[in-house]
Amino acid sequence: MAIDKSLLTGSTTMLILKLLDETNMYGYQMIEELRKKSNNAFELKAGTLYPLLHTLEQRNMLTSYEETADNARVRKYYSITKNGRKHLKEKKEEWKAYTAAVNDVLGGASFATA
Amino acid sequence: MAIDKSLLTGSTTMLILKLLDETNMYGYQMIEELRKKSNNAFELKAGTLYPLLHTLEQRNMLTSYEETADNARVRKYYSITKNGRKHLKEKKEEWKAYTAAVNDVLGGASFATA
DNA sequence: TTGACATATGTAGATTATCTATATATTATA
DNA sequence: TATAATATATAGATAATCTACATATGTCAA
Repeated sequence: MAIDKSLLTGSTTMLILKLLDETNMYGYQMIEELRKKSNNAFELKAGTLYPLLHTLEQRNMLTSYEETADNARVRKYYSITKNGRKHLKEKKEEWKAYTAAVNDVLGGASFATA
Repeated sequence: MAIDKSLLTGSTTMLILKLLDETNMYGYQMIEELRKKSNNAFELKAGTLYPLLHTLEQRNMLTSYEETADNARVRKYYSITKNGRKHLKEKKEEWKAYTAAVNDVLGGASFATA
């Protein structure tokens, strides 16, 4: 058994960590970025994201700091930690293994490349 | 919004339908086949599979019949219906769209082909 | 022959990820 | 000045999977 079952649902964590691996972001921005980068396929809900960010911070994968934007609005930025990068790397490998396994069942290489 | 959220967890249904699209099978056999075809990546639990088969039968995606094996053991075989094949086709398209979207976020073509 | 393990199906309850709904507050726009 | 967009947050509902348990037969080794 190699694949974490939570990958079945838990790809959101990986995607968030990937965004933060590129640059620091605040929550609302992540929702927008995820939507753009996936060509509108992902519309992550605020009610999903914010609790997840809190959990990831508690697990030492992220740190946060507040910053005031030009318009005086306060935003809470998140930054990925070394631990978070390690986790991201693991999750990416699991994702590859998982999709490969599904594609094997769906008809091997012929499906993946069809 | 194009992708069914249940795909995040719900790829099991698609895999079961795919197996039955090739040949009729009984539950225990599906667990074995799924494990073999995925190179041991998937170890579907009986407690997950049997209730799922019952649900799919209720939703008219499968039909079942009992058959006695050589060793006198009774097995419950499942057969995919026309409706089930239609559902499988839809799920496969969703799966492709979903993995493409994740791979886009993970770094586009360079990730998928790496 | 008996005990253990594999085969075979099944249900109940727990866990967990995500969603909807709601709340609050500020900024931009019509 | 009302409405929409921005921005963060929590509570409760939903759904998929898991663990644990139950039952029964077949096979094989000690």
